[in-house]
Amino acid sequence: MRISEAARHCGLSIDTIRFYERCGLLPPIERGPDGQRRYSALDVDWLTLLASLRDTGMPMKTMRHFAGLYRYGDQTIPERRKVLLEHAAHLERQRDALDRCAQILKHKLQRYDDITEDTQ
Amino acid sequence: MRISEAARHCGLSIDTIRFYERCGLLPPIERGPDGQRRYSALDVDWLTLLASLRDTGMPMKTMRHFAGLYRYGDQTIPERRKVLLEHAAHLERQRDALDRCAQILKHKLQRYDDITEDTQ
DNA sequence: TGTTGACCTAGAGTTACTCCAGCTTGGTAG
DNA sequence: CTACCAAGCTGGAGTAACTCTAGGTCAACA
Repeated sequence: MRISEAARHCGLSIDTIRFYERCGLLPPIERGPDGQRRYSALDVDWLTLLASLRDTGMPMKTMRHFAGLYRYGDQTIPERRKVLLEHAAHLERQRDALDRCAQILKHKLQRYDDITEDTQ
Repeated sequence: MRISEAARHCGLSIDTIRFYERCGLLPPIERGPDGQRRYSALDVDWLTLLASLRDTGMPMKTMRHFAGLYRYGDQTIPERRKVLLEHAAHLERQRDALDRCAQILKHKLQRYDDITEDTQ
């Protein structure tokens, strides 16, 4: 599959996919006879995982580390597990931030309602 | 209160607070006789709101717009409400992204467990 | 045959901080 | 009184993670 289709599937932009490749976040991507990139289903799975990690705030440095671990096979699974567990903890903190923000918005909106009612 | 205390209260860094001031996200901040910034309780409330909005991904452009609306009094409440409602919708989308990522991590971690058990 | 669309590379631009150099001020220890 | 330290100040450089642009190739279709 070509880059535009891969982008549609994983949710990253075409530019971001090429950028991630330059940064060493992707395995070597095959090229067709025309010199253009061809993405396998596995490549797209990996891109989708990366998209999910970056959407939830994993820094590229961590992603690069995580991507690097794959190159050394199953022996790096404990370390990979550690990275993902830490990110899972990060997800919880983000969820708290979301909840706090939702609370604040609720109060603000309530206050706007009160003010607008007063002036009617 | 001085900038370091304000930073502790709102959760933004000192640099970020000064940066937000330069960008016009803050009302005029009073200065003490020593020329240093003094933050009122209201200032800190506003900083805390900004911190919560940026932690949940509101772009500075939107924050600047939102901050600008305050300068024109209650007549801008409908627009301010619109901004906050849109951000509330954004929070939901973020929550979905968090959930999806948590699911993916769960599967990945499960797979690591399976592989590690196999090799024992 | 020519033009359209998808792809390519290298590099510049943008956003939102973050850090740094070099300065002033206020309080305290000798 | 002086020396020093912490906290603050400004202006500007540096960084992360994209995002966009210019200029070019190639395949396919009118």
